[in-house]
Amino acid sequence: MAGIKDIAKKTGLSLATVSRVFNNSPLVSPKTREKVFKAAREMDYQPNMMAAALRSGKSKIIGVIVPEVNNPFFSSIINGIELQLRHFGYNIIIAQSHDSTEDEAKALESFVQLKADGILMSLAKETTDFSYIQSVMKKEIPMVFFDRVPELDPINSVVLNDFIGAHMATQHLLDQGCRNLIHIAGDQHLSIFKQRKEGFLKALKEHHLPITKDTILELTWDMIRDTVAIKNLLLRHPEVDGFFTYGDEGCLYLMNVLKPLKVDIPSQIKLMGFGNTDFSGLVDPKISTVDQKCNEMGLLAAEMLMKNLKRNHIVFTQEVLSPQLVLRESTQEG
Amino acid sequence: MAGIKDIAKKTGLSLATVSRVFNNSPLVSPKTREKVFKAAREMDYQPNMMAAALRSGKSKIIGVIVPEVNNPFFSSIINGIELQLRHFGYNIIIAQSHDSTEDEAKALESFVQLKADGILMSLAKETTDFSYIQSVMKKEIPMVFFDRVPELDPINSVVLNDFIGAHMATQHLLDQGCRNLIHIAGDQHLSIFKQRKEGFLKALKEHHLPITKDTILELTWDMIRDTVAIKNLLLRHPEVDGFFTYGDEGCLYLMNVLKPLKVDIPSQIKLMGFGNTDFSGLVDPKISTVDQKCNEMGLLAAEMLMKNLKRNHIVFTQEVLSPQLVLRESTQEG
DNA sequence: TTGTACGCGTTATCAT
DNA sequence: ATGATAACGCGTACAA
Repeated sequence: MAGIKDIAKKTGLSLATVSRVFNNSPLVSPKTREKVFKAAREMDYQPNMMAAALRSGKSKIIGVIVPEVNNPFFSSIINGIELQLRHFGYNIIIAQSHDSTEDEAKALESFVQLKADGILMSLAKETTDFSYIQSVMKKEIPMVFFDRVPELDPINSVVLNDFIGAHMATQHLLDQGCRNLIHIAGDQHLSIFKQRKEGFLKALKEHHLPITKDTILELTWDMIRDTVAIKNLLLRHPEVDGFFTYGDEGCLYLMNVLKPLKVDIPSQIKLMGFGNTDFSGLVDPKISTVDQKCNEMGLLAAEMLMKNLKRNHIVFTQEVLSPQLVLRESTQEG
Repeated sequence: MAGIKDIAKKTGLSLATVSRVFNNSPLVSPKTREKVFKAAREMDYQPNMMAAALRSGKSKIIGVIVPEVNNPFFSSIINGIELQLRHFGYNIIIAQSHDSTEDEAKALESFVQLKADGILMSLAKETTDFSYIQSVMKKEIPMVFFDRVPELDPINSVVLNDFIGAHMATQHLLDQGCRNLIHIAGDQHLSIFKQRKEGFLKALKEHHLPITKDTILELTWDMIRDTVAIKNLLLRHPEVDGFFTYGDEGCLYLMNVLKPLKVDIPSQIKLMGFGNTDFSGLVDPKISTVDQKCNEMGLLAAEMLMKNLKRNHIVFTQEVLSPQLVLRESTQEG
């Protein structure tokens, strides 16, 4: 493999000059520059980033950790990140935590060893101890968290305002005439799901609507058990006229549970999801939901990281995105 | 940042010995080994992979190129790849081609510059000129292609037998009593979609069923135009009793087009998709489809690459996976 | 079993 | 505008 040494030999120039050419240094005459480029083309020269990284301390690598790449929300975010960072000449390396703190720590460690210039991550569900993360931050490696962020003080983060989103969703159901709502809650270990529940409850309280132990429900994802549970719930409370679920998957699942019970959506019961997952607009009835702006989130997180990479000191920013309602058939008649 | 030099100083050993410890060389006594590990822990030593890579020529980095990460099929494959490779201590770096040959070539180039130990990729739709790829293969970098593979002779590849899959799907529709089938075809630039069409046609021919210019249809994805087209088609051919679509998305889309036309699925018209996308089992009616084994594909591709990495010469293997029918409501009554 | 010394391909600091 | 040379942190042949 040809290196700058070979080019130097071929052109009769020194290593330093050749190196300067590839680093766009202004201190080279156009003639020599051309001469070097020509030789490089002829010899099919490819710079060795490993060597450059070792010498300069900049690897041009950004590490990204997500719970699962195989999850539309995260893959959309990765899409945004890849787009933005590759545009600036960075390579992105991906690791999955599978919601395990151990895997997360291992991935973080390998990023450190790879001398990643920066790290973007969304926490594993399990993670409650942030010491690994803090030790990485101490090494002055810029980090930006998205969606699932640790409770640390000086931090870079991009999150959705889940509370407001849930509140807007619930308010919409109320506007549509619902008065007896149920919330299907997500895993309460994650603050995003907690906030969605809180936003829901807030809206109910503002309207002085009763909140009972049946108001909040968690799915078991055992179709038979859930069907029985929902059926019993509706027998006890035939007045129920709407559900707000923590996510679109849960909403679609609920639709399937409701199907054999022969309730009409939206005339008898209205359904509201969260996430604006791609299938939500394709199923029947089309699901009303809350858009979480995953593309924007990825782009913003990448941008925030870039800002930190450009300076020599780290600046901390917290960005909170506003969700947006996407109203479709499951909450609106006609 | 502490390096082996610091550890050598602290322990009074030489650089070489310390290095040997971290490379699991058998030529170190257990006592010194422990002494080194202890010091490493105390100093929070992290090996510098860039330096190791430069010296050894092995970067422990695998490049992966897919058209879009934000596509359930590819993200599932990436999931499999990440799982497998990280397990062997490799880092995977991701690039998207967005089906552009130019982006693909750029990504490939940056992998070469990063000295990636191996490359896994699925071709961009556009790509017809394989010279970039061949020049990479000449550099003796192991490459494995999956799903969308170039027509080159000695090659590593993992693909699904789309032809057989389509044939099986069509046969199933015929078994269910269909005699007037339509195929909604995918982009014929891609061999996978071509093969699905061919498999469909083969099955029709085997049953001596007529093939007209209406037998194959392409979607415009303009809901209004497609609705009109399908409606006219059904008026001209009221005998149509089934559709086989190139993919699940197309199938779901078709279901939406069919909805206002008030045809019952599956009693009047049966629908068969391809892909076993996660939503296919969640919509109403649940879509019968063909599983493409994306997880297996990712795992196998990664495994094939690993085999090539373990030897010092490249071995070429072509693996063809057999698809599997997933029968659900859209083709079966009751 | 351990140590010495050189080189991997590049960038950075001087000097010219 | 260009050249000579020392690092960057690690791996390994060779010597001890």
